[in-house]
Amino acid sequence: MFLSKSFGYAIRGILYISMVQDEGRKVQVEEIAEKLAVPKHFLGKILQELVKNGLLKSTKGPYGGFELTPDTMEKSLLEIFKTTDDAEQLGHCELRFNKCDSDHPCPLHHNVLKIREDFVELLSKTTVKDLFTGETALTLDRIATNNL
Amino acid sequence: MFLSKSFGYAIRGILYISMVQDEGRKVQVEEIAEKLAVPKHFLGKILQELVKNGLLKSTKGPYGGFELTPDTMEKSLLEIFKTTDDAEQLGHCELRFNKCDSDHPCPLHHNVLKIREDFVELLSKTTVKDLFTGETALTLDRIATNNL
DNA sequence: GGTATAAAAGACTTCTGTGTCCTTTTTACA
DNA sequence: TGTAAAAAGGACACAGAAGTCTTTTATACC
Repeated sequence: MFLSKSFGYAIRGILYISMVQDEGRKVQVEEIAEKLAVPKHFLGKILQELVKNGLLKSTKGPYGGFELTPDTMEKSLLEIFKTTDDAEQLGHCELRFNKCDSDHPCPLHHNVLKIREDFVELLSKTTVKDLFTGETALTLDRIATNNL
Repeated sequence: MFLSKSFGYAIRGILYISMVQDEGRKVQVEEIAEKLAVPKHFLGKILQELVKNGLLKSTKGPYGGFELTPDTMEKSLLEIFKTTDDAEQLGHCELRFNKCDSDHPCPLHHNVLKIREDFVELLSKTTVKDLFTGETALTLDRIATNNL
């Protein structure tokens, strides 16, 4: 509806890495994909994009793999969204009018804008760390078995 | 983002028909597509679906075309949404967890639910007629030239 | 340096929403 | 009854997201 499949995979990938890399070990796509029951190569490309955008760190070769950067936990979901989804679309009129802005609003413009703002605010104010706190906090088991 | 291209075409098609059928004349896809600057055959299929779902009436043959039903103006955008989009998706977890409901919510579950409810409420409470009232009311010129 | 390991990169396929084209059906009217 | 006009229906093409496969690049260790 709002978010791409890639976004979900990205989030879950980051979450998995953060939960198993405690003893400093790096994690391979192979393992992540298997545990999350997600297509390996597709996930690989997504993680690759996250690395390009500074949300993860990767190392090639033996003992290589993916790991969090020092500030991955502080990143907002909006930053992840920007690497996996086309943020441009947030500006397009839902009724597909060419010109639709605050000066020439379509009948749904103001209402849609409000909902979008709520959505963007949710993504902005939620950090990766936040996903581990509160009553809906995640556990490794729930992420890995994809049985949340 | 939230709505398909088909939805926008459907809305605009209905709006165009409602604005030019005053003298009881029926309107042809040909004309609608041309005025809205949208693909003719594609629009045809969308209008066809609207007819199937009772949101429009159509007549074949000479002097045929599309026209509103007695209650088209009272229909909600949600009903149009249901013919053009996959309403099922409104139930899917944005983080793509298999099991995500009020008993086993993902960290975004409650927030996403709220936004979706707002969205569905907007579609539910807005009727076709509503698009013609208020300060953002549409005019034929703005719809037809797609220059809103 | 050679080899094994892992990410990166690129080509290709599949699926779905969008869009095009051609044929069939229905209907008004001469 | 024939013809033209219109929607309905079906087959196909295109584009972007999703997914698969193979090759290249980087690196640790012998």
